[in-house]
Amino acid sequence: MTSDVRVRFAPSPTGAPHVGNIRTAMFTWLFARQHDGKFILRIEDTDQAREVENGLELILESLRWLGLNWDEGPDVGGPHAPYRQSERLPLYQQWAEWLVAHGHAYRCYCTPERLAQMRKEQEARKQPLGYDRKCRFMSDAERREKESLGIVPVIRLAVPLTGTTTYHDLIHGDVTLDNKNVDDQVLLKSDGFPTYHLAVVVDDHDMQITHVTRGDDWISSGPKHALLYQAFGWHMPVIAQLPMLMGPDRKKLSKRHGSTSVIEFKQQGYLPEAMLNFLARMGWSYDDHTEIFSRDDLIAMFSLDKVHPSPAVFDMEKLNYLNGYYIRALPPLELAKGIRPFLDAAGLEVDNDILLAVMPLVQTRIKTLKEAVGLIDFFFVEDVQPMREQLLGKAFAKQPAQASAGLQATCDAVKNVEPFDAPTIERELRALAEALSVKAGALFTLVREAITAKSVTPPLFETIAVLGRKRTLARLERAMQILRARVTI
RNA sequence: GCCCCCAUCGUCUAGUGGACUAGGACGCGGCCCUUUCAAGGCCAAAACCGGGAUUCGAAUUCCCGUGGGGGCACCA
Repeated sequence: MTSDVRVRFAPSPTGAPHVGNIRTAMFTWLFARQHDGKFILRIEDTDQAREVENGLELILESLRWLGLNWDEGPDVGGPHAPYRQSERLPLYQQWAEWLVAHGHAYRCYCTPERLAQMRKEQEARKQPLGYDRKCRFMSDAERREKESLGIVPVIRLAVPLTGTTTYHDLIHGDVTLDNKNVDDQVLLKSDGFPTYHLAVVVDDHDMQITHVTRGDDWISSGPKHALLYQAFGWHMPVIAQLPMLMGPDRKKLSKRHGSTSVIEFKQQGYLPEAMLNFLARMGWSYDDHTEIFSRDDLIAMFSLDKVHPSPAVFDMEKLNYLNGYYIRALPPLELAKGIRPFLDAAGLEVDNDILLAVMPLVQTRIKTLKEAVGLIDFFFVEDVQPMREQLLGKAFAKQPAQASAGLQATCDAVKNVEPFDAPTIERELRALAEALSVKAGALFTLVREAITAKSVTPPLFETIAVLGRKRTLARLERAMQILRARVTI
């Protein structure tokens, strides 16, 4: 059974979509899928100045990465095509004219300079900002004069001078504004493009949108839209204005808070399922204990009326935790597929068998796919360059000879150990440490440093087993050489 | 300056008048496990912005403050 729910995500192609916008898209998508409705992608490209060349691709890529599929949109078409506002201009122009003809809007001939000047004066006098309605009450003669001068007018909404406008918001309840605080908004710009306010109302109506979801930074604009629906005599959709996402400084999340586009998160090695789960929990919760939600869980459990009205601070630590959680849940092959591109990008010669063998060793140790590189790169290079000082560490700083002896003994053990697997290698090395009366931990640290040139690595014996006898021996030999080389004092 | 929205641990949140000694998660601290680092297990610290009102009873309802956020473009 399909419902008549029709919702849309309507971004502007002004850059890589922001996590806040994508969260709004996700809530909208969940709502559509849950109600077996339609999720529509509409591109609001009415500001030519702010448009970015590959803006559309960035939007599509972001949505696809998270699996937020759409039923109608600029690439797939649909019964209400086109889905790009720049291709729907005649529609807006026609309705703008209709508003003028019916006394709900008027032409305004004020120059941008005059408007700027007016705003400056209002600011100086600490008056409310807004258009002074100079052209609203113009005589026909004046109007003809302006026209004869060739001034291209804009069309403004004629907001009632008195009274109040109220509309209902699913998340915030009734929102009421005095009409005197509502500006005579420009609806149609002099370049023939609509502003957001006209385009959104005309399109939502035309596309039979049932629920309007958007960020709650639109709350103050609601009355303009309500007034437009009234003027047109159209039924207003349900409005749900979702709370914003903020940075740690409690300001609207933006570029200066670091990575904010979902594509950047993808590039840093976050998993889409983690991102989905994380974003869902910002401003929404299901009950008092459930934290992990799969995509299907969310479709089943999500509801707009459990969305919090207050803004949420974007918490990287929690994202990292969730990403680690989902990484641990991945089958090794999938994890390998995810990590591979990052290793390639680092210029490493990746051997698939080794990569797969190493997956269980890194799985609990990384929070992002990208982090795996620094943890396992030594598997994919010919040899490593440990530093003498790091090799000796604290334990052997004063007994370099003992370190050399330890490495030599390890070499002998590695040469002969059979079978060449982690438990057997561990048994041998433990016995060896005892025989040399060296602390097992100290010996392991030395060997770790020798074969990886790192102090933090996956478990040592598993690492040796995967690295193989030959390469392990070569690296141990090299480490002994480094210890032998006399440092000048 | 004007207008609107919001307010529970540091953060995300549960809570819809008595079941609240305010629950969970991340993070933080401690312990256990342990070859490093993680993961895992256990334990702990940590919040109802303030004041009034309603009520037998208020985190929960109402009012006033305060604080925070957002908006006030021929941007969306």
